[in-house]
Amino acid sequence: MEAAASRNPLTSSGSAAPYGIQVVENCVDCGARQKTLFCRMSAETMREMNMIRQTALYPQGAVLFVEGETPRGLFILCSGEAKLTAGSQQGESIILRLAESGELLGLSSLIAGSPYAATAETLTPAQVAFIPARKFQRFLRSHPDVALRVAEHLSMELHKSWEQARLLALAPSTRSKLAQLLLEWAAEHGTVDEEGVAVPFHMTHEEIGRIIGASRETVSRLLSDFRRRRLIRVKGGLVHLVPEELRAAAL
Amino acid sequence: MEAAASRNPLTSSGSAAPYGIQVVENCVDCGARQKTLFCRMSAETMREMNMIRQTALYPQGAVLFVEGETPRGLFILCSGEAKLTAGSQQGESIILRLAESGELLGLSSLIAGSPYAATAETLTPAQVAFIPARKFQRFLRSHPDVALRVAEHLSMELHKSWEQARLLALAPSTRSKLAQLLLEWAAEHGTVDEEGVAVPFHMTHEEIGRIIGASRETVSRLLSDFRRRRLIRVKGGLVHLVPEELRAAAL
DNA sequence: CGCAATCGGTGATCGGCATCACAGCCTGGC
DNA sequence: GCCAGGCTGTGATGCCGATCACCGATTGCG
Repeated sequence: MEAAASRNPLTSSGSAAPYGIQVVENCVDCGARQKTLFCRMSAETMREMNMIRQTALYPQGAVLFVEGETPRGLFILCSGEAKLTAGSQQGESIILRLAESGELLGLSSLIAGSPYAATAETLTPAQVAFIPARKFQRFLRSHPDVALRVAEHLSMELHKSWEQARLLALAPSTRSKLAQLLLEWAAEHGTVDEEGVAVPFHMTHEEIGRIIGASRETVSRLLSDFRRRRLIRVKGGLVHLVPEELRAAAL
Repeated sequence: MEAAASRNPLTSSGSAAPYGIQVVENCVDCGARQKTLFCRMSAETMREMNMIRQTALYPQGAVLFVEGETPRGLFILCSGEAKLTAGSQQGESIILRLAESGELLGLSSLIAGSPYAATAETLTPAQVAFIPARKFQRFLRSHPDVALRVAEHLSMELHKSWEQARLLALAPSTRSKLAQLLLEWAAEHGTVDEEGVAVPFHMTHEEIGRIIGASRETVSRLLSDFRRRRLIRVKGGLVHLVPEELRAAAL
């Protein structure tokens, strides 16, 4: 996966899209604009930002930046998903946050002027816009409204971080943490169907373990148990569940 | 401790200071100005802020705001310490962050326009400046440079939050978490003396447990153990330790 | 002063979860 | 088609830390 970072990613030059993702040519008519704080700006400001950004496509598993690096710039996840991880010297790591399309990566390090505090890696093929540090800082200084958007985005990140801490520290058991994680995903990405809520599910048990602070085996066992107790049903890349049932059963 | 919140706190009107704390009359010559991001602003901006803030003194254990409330305004901890806690329905709670003089409380909720995500309570008698939400928002809009300071402060908070998550999730044992917490305090607040580093130490074992996610008994036992093994020495409100020794002994 | 409340220390017990170990599975690549 | 490598399921074992149960020490307050 380190190899992917050094590989020069293809630019979105309008030709055939590799990795089978949808290419967004222009920030102004980006579908993620509505959802993300950063993109709710005046058309004028958007156009200017369009000038200083450059877009690239990355495969799954590409490393955008590594913990400890001095910030090179701001990454905007136009499409796809990514994870932010922090590691210990012993080689273990935790997943601090999952980021979705429209989110900004590396923002806080750039603002604080400190090294990246986490490593960013794509979980799916992804289109990523990049703004070099210098240009971003100039952009920021000349557009006061952007600074406010930045503050809003940071607030959102902070809240998510606290939610995460709450999940980890306050849950009475690993079983409960896993259930809450599933419920959270269901609330955010689930689609309602005839048998409850369907949630896309493409992470490995190992990765889930590193989100909730549990071992791979424990995640396996708990999911088996949930399945046995009919709290969840797994089909293809989807998990089906009934939120109330799961919540009730898993404290 | 709820009583303290409703009790009308004395204003810093220049008379005798209650609770034995030092009163800072004016933000412009506040000692904390240098240390805190928020206060590094032009004299002009500072004066304006001085106009819209109001200062109050609180005793130890006073609750500034409660998780779930809609934000009333921004709190600035001029002197003293405070803790931010998040609770579960079952009545348990964790300490998300310790705040010191110069820090801002409630900032992210105010920016995001969402309810306070945590409860703020003073750990010592404290002087606290308050800026009502409305006035703060107006102030923010009319002073673009302040928005940047706000973003910087939020970045700092985010980094601390991640550090905390790292501490909680990556440490191999509770022993290690406690050791790291002590080392962190030593690095931030310690003063070097003949027998190593002296760290002020006024939290109860219960509270320490709620920072590192451990029970009161375990904290007691571990501290006893550290003492037996001569890794720390407790005298009055101080802990003496030699960072290298503790680090080496506690993995 | 004396009582109550909080804090700190320690033993005993017990269960949840990490760890080790290994065996089926799927997927992609040659 | 077949092998390799990553993912998943599950058993056995053992340990760390939560919990319960006390008691002594300290603090604060009437």
